[in-house]
Amino acid sequence: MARPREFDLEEALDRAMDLFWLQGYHATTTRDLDARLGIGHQSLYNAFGDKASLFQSVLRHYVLRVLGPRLQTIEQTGASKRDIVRFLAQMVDFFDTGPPRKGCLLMGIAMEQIHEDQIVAEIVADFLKRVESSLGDAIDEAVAKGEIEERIDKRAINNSLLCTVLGMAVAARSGMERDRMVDMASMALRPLY
Amino acid sequence: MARPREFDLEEALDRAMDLFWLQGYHATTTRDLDARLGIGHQSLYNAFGDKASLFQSVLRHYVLRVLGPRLQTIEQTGASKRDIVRFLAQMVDFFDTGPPRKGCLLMGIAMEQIHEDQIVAEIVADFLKRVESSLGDAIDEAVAKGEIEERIDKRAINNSLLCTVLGMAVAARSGMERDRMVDMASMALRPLY
DNA sequence: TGTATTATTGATCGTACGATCCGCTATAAA
DNA sequence: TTTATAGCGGATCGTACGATCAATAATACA
Repeated sequence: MARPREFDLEEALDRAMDLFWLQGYHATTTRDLDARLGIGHQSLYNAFGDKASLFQSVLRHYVLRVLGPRLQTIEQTGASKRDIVRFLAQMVDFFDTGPPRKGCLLMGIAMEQIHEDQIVAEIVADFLKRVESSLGDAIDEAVAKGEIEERIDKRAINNSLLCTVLGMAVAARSGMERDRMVDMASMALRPLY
Repeated sequence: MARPREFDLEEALDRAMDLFWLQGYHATTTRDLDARLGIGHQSLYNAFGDKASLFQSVLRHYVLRVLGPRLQTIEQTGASKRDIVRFLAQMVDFFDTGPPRKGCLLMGIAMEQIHEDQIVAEIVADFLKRVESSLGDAIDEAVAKGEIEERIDKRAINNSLLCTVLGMAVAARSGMERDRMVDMASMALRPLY
């Protein structure tokens, strides 16, 4: 029993995400956001609360709509060695964009806010746990299937793969060429063979 | 033939570095800097120019005083396999601080400014080239000494080691435990054995 | 149709930002 | 000493920031 919103929330989050992703949190003003979202200033506050809340919503949107689908490869039941390989390849594709190379919103932009906003810190930590958990399951499955030798250090491989994805994210934003990211991924995968 | 500065430039850069490193560029105000440096507002502008110039000076100071000494291990003439191993161990020690875990100023904070400030982008790119070059020399030397088999993919190992350092920097800022960073380092070193 | 509720629009708030001005001080060279 | 030069301290500049207000418009339900 009220006037309906005239813009789409998801699309607005998409656009806000693009801007934060490129410029960072503090460098993006609420009026930058108005312009990019094509809405009035008050509409932004009606829909998302204050700037910090909007950023948190953007991060959750990013995890749900951007990173989530990329994790599907290793999160599907029964995922194992082949899927870990595909996952890293997809990450390379994901980072090999632009210019501008934006890297990862969580690892490159949210990271700066991590000591300023507890909720941001939790979103980042939760996501890292999620990747670690999925990789762990896939590694276990690969061992169970006999695709990887049983005596490998599963924990170390897990941390190494995670480190590689994080490193690629940073490298990507700094403009690193695709073939060097491919090197990073393939070296990280060697312990699986 | 003028009044001498009453504070030490190096110490001032140290303190500005700490603040930018913890909070990020935009979140750190020029008055935050006044207070932290214990100097007047005008003195800050006299000594460092505007905020962007100060940040650039801080980044160069960081490379010179913080990262430079850590690179010595792999930059000394004749550095080879043993020094690469030591280098990664030192990086783990470097990141295993705090709390708060600040990660790497270049990879965690400057990275956000990389599309906003060309000079910052150059400082970051130059440093990455420097690490890559030093690692490359050390790998070549290790091969020449027969410490590493000749048929290894030197380029891939180089990129992998660099990726690992970048990944550890991000992981560190997000609060990752030391032993997991040790995993990352040791897995990256395995191709050398 | 009337009423409650929410969105939109445009103006505006108080503040904190980066930066500068200005009167004064301290030094080094002449 | 004098004079040129540069740092210091405090006040202040203009602006852009995040956020809110008030008036109006559009919907759902009674």
